[in-house]
Amino acid sequence: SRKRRQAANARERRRMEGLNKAFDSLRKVVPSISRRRKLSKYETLQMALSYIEELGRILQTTPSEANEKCSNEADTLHCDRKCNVKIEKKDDEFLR
DNA sequence: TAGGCCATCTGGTCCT
DNA sequence: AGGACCAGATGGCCTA
Repeated sequence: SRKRRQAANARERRRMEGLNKAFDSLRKVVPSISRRRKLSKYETLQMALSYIEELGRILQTTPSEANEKCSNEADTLHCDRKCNVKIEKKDDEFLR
């Protein structure tokens, strides 16, 4: 019936709302420095993937190597920069 | 104005 | 049976 459909629609809306909240949480922990537009869902997943991969790479290194890699602020931004190359390029084009 | 991104509706399928 | 999950269709909004 129409009532049932409307209820199903409402549930679906709530479900998507939960999904989008999860995306927002992910956006917060994923590096996206100097970004004026929020990451799209696709970009968020790509960013999370490359970020996890990068962190995994750091874990493979010895503590001293990892420590040296992130010893100053410029270096800690290294991983973020790497992940953001494509999107920043897009934003730079936007600037011109 | 075309393309990208998104929210919503919808019907089908799977799970409880 | 009824809810959760999913993917296709559709229309709106924004930007290059």
